[in-house]
Amino acid sequence: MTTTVRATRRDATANRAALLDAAREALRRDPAASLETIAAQAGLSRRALYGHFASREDLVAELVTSAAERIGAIVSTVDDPDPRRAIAMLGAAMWDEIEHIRALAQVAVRGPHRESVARALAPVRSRLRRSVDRGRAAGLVREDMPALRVAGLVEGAAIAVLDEATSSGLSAHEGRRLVMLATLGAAGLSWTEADAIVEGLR
Amino acid sequence: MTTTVRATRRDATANRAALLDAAREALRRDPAASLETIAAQAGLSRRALYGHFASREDLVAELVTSAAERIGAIVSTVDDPDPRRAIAMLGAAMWDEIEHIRALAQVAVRGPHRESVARALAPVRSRLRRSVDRGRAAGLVREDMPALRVAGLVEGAAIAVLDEATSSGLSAHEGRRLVMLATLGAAGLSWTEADAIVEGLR
DNA sequence: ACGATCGTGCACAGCATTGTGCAAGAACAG
DNA sequence: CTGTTCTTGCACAATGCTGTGCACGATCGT
Repeated sequence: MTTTVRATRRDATANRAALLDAAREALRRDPAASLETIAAQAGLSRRALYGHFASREDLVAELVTSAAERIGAIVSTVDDPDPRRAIAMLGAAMWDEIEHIRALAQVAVRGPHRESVARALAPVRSRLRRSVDRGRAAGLVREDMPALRVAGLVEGAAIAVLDEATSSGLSAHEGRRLVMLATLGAAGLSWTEADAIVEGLR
Repeated sequence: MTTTVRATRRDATANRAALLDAAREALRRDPAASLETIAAQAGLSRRALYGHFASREDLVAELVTSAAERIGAIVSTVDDPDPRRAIAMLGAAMWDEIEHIRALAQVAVRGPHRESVARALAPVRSRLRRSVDRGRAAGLVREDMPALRVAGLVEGAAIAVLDEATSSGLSAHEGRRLVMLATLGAAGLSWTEADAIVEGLR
């Protein structure tokens, strides 16, 4: 007897994607959102969710790993000989992934995902770290604190803008600009210098 | 028959304070920490907690209002004719309340306390807003975005440092300095300018 | 059109948490 | 010391969420 293998149904894959989208949105607002809430927002029943994900853990894990892949991809596209431009571009690239990053940040608050989220952001961190080092060597980035702390401030500034953006609706263009200005400010540039860098990237 | 009213027992008031401290710490790590966890960390049983607070809501509400009072108090002590110095001092004052503010920020993520937290931080916001306005009028603070957005960035920078500080242990002195530098950076000052301001406050 | 795949609605067990009642003992104020 | 206040431990109900089983109907691939 030959077992006939069919392709997955189109609506099924669409529903799976809808569930992931719904989870991203719901978990961004409330990291403890129930599966009922998520499924409803995706237009499905809670029971159907279990047809796609074995457990809540499974769902969240897939969100984290998919975000990790996207973030890893953006990092590889960003580079510039001028470390200041590199920092700004890194911020702008993060802006394009804001939905995913915000979801990550919310999920990270609670228990078992802290590590995987940290791993997901590791490539961004290391590249940022390199840009900061290069910037300091060239006298372009602040030297009044350890380099690692500068990188932390830059990262924090980016997250702060991403937060602001989600609460007070920012246009995509304004958001990009703001992230770049904020990260450069954290790196020690004056606002006029930061503006010049951002303008040069236009 | 005369009802004799006794003073509250010393250990009771101490335990009440211990519960609030424990709640602050526990909720900072996990906004959904159980009362069991909180009570245990305070060295009490969950049942005893209900002797001090009628409900979970009650406990959190008291945390929020007490933090609001402390924060209101610090705001009234901070002022300086130089808006840049005022911003830095505001940041430093927040550093002294870091434990309370961090707890607030965590609690604020979830549902019904968003408003009360916003009210608690309102005085800080308005004073910051004034300093930014004065700074812009004097050409000392960035003018490449609306004043309200500058204030948001400054606030975000402060929170970012407070976050960094709790994760990677910072000394009280380093923390104060870092908050001031980060807020001034968000306000548009270069790192050398920021250092000069902070040095002048020494 | 046929059959496999998918979604639905319900029922059910398990688990964690909140909030309350009560009896007995420990710690304290006066 | 005495009596009040506080804490403990247990039992209990109520609630909400997770995860699973099953029958039926809808939808899709071929």
